Amino acid sequence: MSFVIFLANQYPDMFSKACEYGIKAMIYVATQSLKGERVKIGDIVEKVGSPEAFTAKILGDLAKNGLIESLKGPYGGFYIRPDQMESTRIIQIVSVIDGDSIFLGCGLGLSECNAQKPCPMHSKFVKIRSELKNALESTTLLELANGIKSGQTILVR
Amino acid sequence: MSFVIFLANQYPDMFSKACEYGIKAMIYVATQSLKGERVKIGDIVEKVGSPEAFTAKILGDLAKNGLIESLKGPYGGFYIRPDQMESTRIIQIVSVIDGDSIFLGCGLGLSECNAQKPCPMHSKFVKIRSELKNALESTTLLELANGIKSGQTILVR
DNA sequence: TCTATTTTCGACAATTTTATCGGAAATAGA
DNA sequence: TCTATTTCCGATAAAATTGTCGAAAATAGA
Ligand code: FES
Ligand code: FES
Repeated sequence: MSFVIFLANQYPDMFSKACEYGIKAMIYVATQSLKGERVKIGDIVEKVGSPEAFTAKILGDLAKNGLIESLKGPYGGFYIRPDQMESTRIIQIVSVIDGDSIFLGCGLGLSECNAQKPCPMHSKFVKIRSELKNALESTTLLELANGIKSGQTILVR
Repeated sequence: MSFVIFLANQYPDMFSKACEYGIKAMIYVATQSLKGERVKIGDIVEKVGSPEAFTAKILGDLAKNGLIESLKGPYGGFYIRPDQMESTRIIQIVSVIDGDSIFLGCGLGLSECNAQKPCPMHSKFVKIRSELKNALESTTLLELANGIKSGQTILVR
């Protein structure tokens, strides 16, 4: 008889929570911006299922990096311009929040990923990592927002 | 003029540190086990570049799950049997330490990855995730140990 | 049996990530 | 100018991961 003892870590996901929240918030704001509407943080977190103050911070960071507009005061909120929506790629959101070690760094944590002196997993990782990078680079915010608008995809479960 | 503000998280790698250390330690122990030698934790962490007590804990967990043998006392240490070395796949190490959310979970953190009601990134992720799973499933510890033995790959930089 | 060695294990500490709070700053409208 | 609204931002707290310490348990050999 044998069974597995479980003691797995809790947050070893593809992206950090901050990054998941950031991507989903951006997508929701994009859908509303397509209708010309600014959205308040309270509305965003309701649709995305994320903590309010934390999400506000993340959107603030994305605003500093020019990926989203914000306006204070009544009738204020977050907004993504049409040109921003078309030009921003998901990889930009990920880079701001999580950095680029997931596409550039060594999968086994060597200080540098180097094909001349590779880690044992290098040849297995290189292709997957570049496909991930390519996927994030090639998909625009507009594309994902359209998926939500048409009801093909969802932001919360 | 425009520049990027950096505030990226610090540990959003493919695997957790614990998992990186675990994989590298297993590979090193495997190379020595090929020579019929048991290795002490002090030797392991020297070759892997990981913190001693932390690495010992991780190896203890892997031992509980039957992926490695340990023996206390003089001439004791860690050892991987030939049958273990051939049968254990990297995915088993990852599953014990990090769980399986990286190959099974939704990339945007929805409570479940569901093709009927997918998140906006689902179609982009499904292929990459399954390739990662496949890569980790198909590579054996023995294969990676041989890479180290022949000097083609390294464990520390 | 005694000693030296080495893993095991619980407690604890440090660091990072996640999350909350409260008030300042900005804005729109009255 | 005053008020209400909303983002911004620093301080702080909570939780998770990473890392350390010390002593118990097991083992080999004298
Ligand atoms: S050296 Fe490790 S992934 Fe390239
Ligand atoms: S539902 Fe998000 S990856 Fe499948």
